[in-house]
Amino acid sequence: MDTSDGSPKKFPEMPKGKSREKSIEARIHEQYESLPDSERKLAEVILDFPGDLSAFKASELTALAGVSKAAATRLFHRLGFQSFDEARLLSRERREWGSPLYMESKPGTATSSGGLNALLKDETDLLRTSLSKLDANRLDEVVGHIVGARRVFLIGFRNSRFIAEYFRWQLLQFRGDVLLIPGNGETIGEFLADLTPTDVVFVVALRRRIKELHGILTSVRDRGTPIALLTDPTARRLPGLATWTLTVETRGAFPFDSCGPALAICRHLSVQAFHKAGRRGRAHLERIERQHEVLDTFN
Amino acid sequence: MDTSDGSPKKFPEMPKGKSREKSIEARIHEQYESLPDSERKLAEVILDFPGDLSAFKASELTALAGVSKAAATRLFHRLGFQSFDEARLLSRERREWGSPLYMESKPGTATSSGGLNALLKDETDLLRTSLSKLDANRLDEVVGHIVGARRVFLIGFRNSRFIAEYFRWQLLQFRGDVLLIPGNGETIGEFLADLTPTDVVFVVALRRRIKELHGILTSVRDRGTPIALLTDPTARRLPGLATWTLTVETRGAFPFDSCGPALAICRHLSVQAFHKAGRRGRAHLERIERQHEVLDTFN
DNA sequence: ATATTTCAGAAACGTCTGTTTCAACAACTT
DNA sequence: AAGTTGTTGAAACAGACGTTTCTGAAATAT
Repeated sequence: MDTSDGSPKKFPEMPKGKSREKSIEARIHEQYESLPDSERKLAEVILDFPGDLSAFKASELTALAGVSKAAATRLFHRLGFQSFDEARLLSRERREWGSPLYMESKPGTATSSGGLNALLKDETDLLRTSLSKLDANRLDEVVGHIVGARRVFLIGFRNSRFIAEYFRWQLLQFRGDVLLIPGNGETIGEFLADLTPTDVVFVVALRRRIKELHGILTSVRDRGTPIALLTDPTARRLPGLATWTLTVETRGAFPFDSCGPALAICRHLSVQAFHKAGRRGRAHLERIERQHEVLDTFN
Repeated sequence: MDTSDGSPKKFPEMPKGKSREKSIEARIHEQYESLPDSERKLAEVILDFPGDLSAFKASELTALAGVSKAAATRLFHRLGFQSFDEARLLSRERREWGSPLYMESKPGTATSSGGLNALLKDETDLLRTSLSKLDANRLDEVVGHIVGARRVFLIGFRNSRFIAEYFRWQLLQFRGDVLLIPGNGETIGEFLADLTPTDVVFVVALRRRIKELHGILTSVRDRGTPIALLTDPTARRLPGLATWTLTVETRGAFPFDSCGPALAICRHLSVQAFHKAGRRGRAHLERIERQHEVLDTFN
């Protein structure tokens, strides 16, 4: 609808197969010795900023280095690029080489080499992109409420249900009043009426959400209870209802989603909350541990 | 509006202390409901990108979303920015926090920066060591039985229970007769008596195993049913009873164990089994997908 | 039906970007 | 000393960028 011919639009270049190119850093190192003064100053600025050339404009770099813009053009020519923009695209491509998106599940290459390496890569990539997007402050607030709330309610359906169960299990290690709702055969309404602002609701809502979720969250919010939402980027209207939203990537290169990142966050929250719970929580844990030792005569 | 407030812009803004600003994603979530069509399309493109907004130009985003450039300007105004560039800078600033600069685990500052980097390292380390120890052939055999068995029984207690649940959920995507035992309030004995060698039993037994497990496995073996055991290195007598043993690491640097590796293996088994199930399994999945599409009118 | 409001995209617009040109300059070479 | 080579930033330049304006279309109200 924007171009006259109506057919495929001009996309910015997407990661193709050309990740074989030498990285910008590598190119700089190769020629570092022979670089003239001003270009070297520029190169150092680039190297000092780990990874992310693509986030800067050439003029920003030159300003940081205190050289003229002409120096930038010359440097990138010398490094083998036809323009600064070409370097920018390469840099971006590099960084998104772990991007879970636009990785169409090519049937042919999916299971190559036993698939275990691919799996490892997939999982770690998802973890990295997920964790790097998280905001530490938001996490801290959630942790605070998990420790301080009178009761912690966990909500999760389908896929997300068992993540909520895992989380509950972890939290129970050091605090009580952690409830997974709805329990078997219970309806959720009964709990909703009972909520107060001193509680906290933790909702796990990964892909394949049920449509009732929207109504549930609205109810919770109306009762004034803070909501922490653990979801993926495909959630659209839910985050607007939550007090804090923690987003993780779940779509990898495989037909089934990965829950690794979501669980990692739950683990992190558990650990942090455990620390923050302090002596009280520790006592709770030790009590349980001692019980276990008595019972676990052998495995 | 007022592009001219008199102050000349000199240096690109460097990360100061103002990480207090709301993130772009958060702003989008807040207003998502009230966004007009074209701006919403744009917002979705932004949300879908794992990478940074700062790596893109506004015109690239609009091209990806298939909207006019004007839509971008309008969107960013609506989100509370004075210009696209302002949003770009905020996004870049954000990125610095989760920077690839490895947070060396100094003993003193264990929880600095939220400890997210430490978590990432821990999880990926566990994954790598776990997966590297696995035997592809053994996995293949397990996959074969999961696909070919008349019924798949999943067993898991405590911690391991929810992993079994996850696995069940995945397997149900492409085959029926996947049973998690014991169900609520059921005793496991009833099922054991029913087992045949054409079934397969998949046991998840991570740390903190209950002592009844040994007896259960013995019974299963005596009935001639093949057993796949997913456990950790601390299991002592259990592997001797299993037909195949898959071992994963769970102990990391944190007080709570990680289930990431165990889940990764379950995912892998699911994917492989799905492939091996071939047309039959795919038809099953598509049938389910279609049902979902009917039900998921919105999320 | 008409009026009102909201929205989208095309086009005009000024600004800033990155490139190129050019003259000044320094460091060697002969 | 004059010539050669290489480097530098200012200035000129074309082009792309993001913003604004405007007109028509669509949705909603009256």
